[in-house]
Amino acid sequence: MSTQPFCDCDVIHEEVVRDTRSKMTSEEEYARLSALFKMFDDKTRVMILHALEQNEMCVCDLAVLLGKTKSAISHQLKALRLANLVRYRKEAQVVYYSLADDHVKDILEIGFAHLHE
Amino acid sequence: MSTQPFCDCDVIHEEVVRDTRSKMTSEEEYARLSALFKMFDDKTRVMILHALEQNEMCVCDLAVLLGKTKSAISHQLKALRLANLVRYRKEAQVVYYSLADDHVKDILEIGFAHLHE
DNA sequence: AATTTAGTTGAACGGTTGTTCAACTACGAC
DNA sequence: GTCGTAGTTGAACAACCGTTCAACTAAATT
Repeated sequence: MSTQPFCDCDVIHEEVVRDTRSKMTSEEEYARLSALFKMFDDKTRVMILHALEQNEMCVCDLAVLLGKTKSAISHQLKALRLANLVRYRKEAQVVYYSLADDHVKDILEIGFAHLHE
Repeated sequence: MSTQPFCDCDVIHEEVVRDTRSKMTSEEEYARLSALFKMFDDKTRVMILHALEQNEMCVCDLAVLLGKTKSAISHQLKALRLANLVRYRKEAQVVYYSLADDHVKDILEIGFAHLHE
């Protein structure tokens, strides 16, 4: 939390602010959390993830499915790899991608649930 | 899904692509999904949401808590309002914000769970 | 009525980001 | 070895985004 906050206003409810602060975690944790959700904030990435939830696929498959170039897909897959959201296995010259774990599925599901409420 | 996709490569596994396509939804739905997660992709917004999960607060409270200006907080709250993630009630000149529903809580929780796995 | 405080708003700035392009590696086939 | 295909990569460009700043509204206080 901010220890030396510049602010252009008075604290209105000090008690509430203190209580809230005590229940929150570190800035670093929120940074990691937002970095995680950043992987879901782009239509292409969400579609890649939802596609990989259905089937393991190679870069070409995803490119055809989404109507994008291999390069565009590859760049996005790299981001997803660095975030540990997807795995890959290489077979000859073909690279097969799949979801790293069930968390991705859970996050997408809860997102869909919110849209359909 | 893309009906006339330009792509610089052949389909490697047509069967898999067809099956995947049949299990996916519309581009518009993925756009709405990514728009939802976009509200969680910024550290400031995530902190605002997690703070409001603890207590209802006014703009000033949030500004002091996060060490940001009222303006910065207000801009973010507007985005969260438009996404229907927060409610507000006005009491005299003070505007109190709170979470719109439990989905926000669920999304944050599943995100934290992923970080702590 | 004038002042102060809470909050909003639009423009502008700088930084980030998704896609494209071209060049590259790796592997298989001929 | 040469060629074709799958995939990666870095630079460059345009579009997007978060914060700041200044001006504004609304309500309470004096």
